[in-house]
Amino acid sequence: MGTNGKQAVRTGTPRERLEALSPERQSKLLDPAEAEFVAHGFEHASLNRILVAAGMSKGQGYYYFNDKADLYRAVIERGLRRLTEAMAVNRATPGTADEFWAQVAEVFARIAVVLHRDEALAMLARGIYEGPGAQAALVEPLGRIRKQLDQLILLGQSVGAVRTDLPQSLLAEVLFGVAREIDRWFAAHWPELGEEEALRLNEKAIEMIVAMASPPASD
Amino acid sequence: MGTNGKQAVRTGTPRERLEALSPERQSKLLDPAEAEFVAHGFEHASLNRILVAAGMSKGQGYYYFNDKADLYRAVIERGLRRLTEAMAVNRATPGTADEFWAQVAEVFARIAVVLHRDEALAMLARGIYEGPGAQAALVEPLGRIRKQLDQLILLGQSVGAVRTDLPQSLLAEVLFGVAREIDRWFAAHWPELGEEEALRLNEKAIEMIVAMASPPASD
DNA sequence: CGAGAATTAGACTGATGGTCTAATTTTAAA
DNA sequence: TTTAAAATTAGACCATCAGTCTAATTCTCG
Repeated sequence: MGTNGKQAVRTGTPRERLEALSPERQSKLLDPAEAEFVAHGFEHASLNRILVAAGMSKGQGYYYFNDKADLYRAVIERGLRRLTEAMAVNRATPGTADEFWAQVAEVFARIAVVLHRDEALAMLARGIYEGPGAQAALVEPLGRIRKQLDQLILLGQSVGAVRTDLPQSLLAEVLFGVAREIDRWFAAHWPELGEEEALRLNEKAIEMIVAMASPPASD
Repeated sequence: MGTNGKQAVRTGTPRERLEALSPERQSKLLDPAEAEFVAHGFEHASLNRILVAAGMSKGQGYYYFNDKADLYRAVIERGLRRLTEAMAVNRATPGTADEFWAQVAEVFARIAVVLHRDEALAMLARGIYEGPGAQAALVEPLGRIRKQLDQLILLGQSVGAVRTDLPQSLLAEVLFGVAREIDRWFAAHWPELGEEEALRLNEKAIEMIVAMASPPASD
């Protein structure tokens, strides 16, 4: 006990300190971190290696992030910012089911292009399904994506493009899973795919999604 | 150099030694291993804890498996054996698309029942999508499952139930992903689901799969 | 009984992520 | 300019990890 009167008053959280840093100094840490996570995934990335590559000491590192997961989240968030910036477009709200699906297809294609241009971002995006350690770090950023997907589904339902006979969460998760699986397949088979072939298959894949998500014939 | 003349002649591989053990002695190792993997997943499971729980020394353990992944594979294979035993039924080969889909639905339901009765097996099955470490251990057992799925798709195509306008692997992976996502959703929402509701949703879910996998209208 | 093989014990290694204290540098008031 | 407090940094240290290695023990069978 005794007179203290100060109780840790003025320090911020590590993350706040990191975000307060100049962009260059942030990059000094986040660039090597991103490289390491991209190369090894979350679980097998070595924090020690990251710190060495960044030219930082343990104490310095932990002054700017809470733990490995926190650093991972910082990397993911930066990547996500890159993605959303690359995709920022004003879209007219669709009036018909066809318009809706056309927009969805366009968004899909756009994401594919961005991921194709930014290898590291693609790896990060794919690494989204890692172990529970990484998952925990991603609840917040993933939550934002999920919210957008939920809104998209709602929009689709409002123009009669998307079925309404299933719980939102079931539909969303299945659709998300399909999209991810398709992306994964294309990534794996990219080399052996001709330009036209890839385009054709992409259309077919979207057809599948439409078939799944459209209201069932009997209504 | 020098005279050697013996070159490791007679010992078998660790896995052979493990399989040569009596079922009780195998269980003495595999039961705690399964519990640990189920509780923590592959990456975070502690080999040391497993060995302590099994009452084994380091040397003893590594005498019966090559490494952590090898032990994991042994656990998975035992679980897979449990699953296939619980599902062994002679099914008539379907003649029509409807019969085909009815059989698929029946298999789905059966798997769901088995996984529901065997919590540990369910966790193992869900853990199939772990990091690359676990993945590597599972190429062989997963390969077998994939083969069966491929055959199922082929069968469906032969009776006109499944579309043939997509690469086999793309179709298989997307379908596998959907099935897994559906299973995951049901597992997560099981408590709040009434019996009838669950049944109704399950039917709907299979409807989605049928919609996806059926040949597109225009042919 | 005894030799050689099969099996087991557990100390040891080089990593890992994370904690902690002490030193240093920066800031700002006097 | 001096000085005390706060912000920042360095790196030793910890428990734990998967995996290796040698020496001891137990088993088998001639």
